[in-house]
Amino acid sequence: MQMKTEELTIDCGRPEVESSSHTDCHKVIMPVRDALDVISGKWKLPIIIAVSRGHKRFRDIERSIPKITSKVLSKELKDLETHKLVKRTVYDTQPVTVEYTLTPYASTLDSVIIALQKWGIQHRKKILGK
Amino acid sequence: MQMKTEELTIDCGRPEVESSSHTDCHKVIMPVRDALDVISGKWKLPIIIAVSRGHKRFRDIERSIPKITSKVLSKELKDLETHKLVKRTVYDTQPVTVEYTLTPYASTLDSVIIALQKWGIQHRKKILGK
DNA sequence: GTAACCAGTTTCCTTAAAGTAAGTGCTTTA
DNA sequence: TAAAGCACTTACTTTAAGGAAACTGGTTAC
Repeated sequence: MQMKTEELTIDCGRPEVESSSHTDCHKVIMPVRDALDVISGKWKLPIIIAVSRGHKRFRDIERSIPKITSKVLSKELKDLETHKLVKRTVYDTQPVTVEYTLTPYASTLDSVIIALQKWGIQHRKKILGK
Repeated sequence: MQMKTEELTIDCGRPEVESSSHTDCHKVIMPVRDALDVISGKWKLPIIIAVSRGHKRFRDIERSIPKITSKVLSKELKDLETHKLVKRTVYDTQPVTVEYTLTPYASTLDSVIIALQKWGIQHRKKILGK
């Protein structure tokens, strides 16, 4: 997460026309950007989904996501770990075995993923015309 | 929307462990990425929120979003227009008056924005500890 | 003993997103 | 008539994300 999110704040002064029921811009946009920092990007959701399907090992995950490279996977897994969405477990075998699993916390993302999925489905229909 | 979304497909073969109730990867990830193509990025949501607050004119929107530049605003508004989220109306005054408003379709994004907002709020607490 | 697997890292390169700054053609205000 | 506002556009630069390929240091299988 980039901690410079504050500078993203929106003024929203003078909502001259129908200032009605809109909550304060900051309150909406700051968390939304925090969330997008975590899940936007090309690989984060694919990885979460792959891991949720039972792909636990590095090479296993890599193979399950076409076109991803080790470099990117490595970096994204670290990101997801710092966001507490993925857990990395090292087993003291010879050689070491590393396993990635989703944390219980990752399931809090379900509603976000479902909302995005639903919207994406109807949006594709809308833009492509049926 | 980038139409190369197909190449993003996930293999997800052999869900050897607990292949249980996970829906097909394609079905989840494709729409999610379609949605993210539209709403991710630094400025799309801030703009949507500013316009929803009643900022209709170009300079008005620009002033309500700190640090945005005319160039970026111009480009993003075009994007939002092609996605049918924003309507651009030109009034035949002297000089021309241009107004941007959200389309009714934009309100279909509400559930996405709310899900992101909620998740972002609790995530910030979680990561920053309290 | 060499090929292949594992879990990555390192280096170099391309592309895309975004920022900086200035300019355009028009009109209203002082 | 000079300054400022409107709705932008253009040209140039910086930054970040992502891709390609090779390489490390270990282990097991042939």
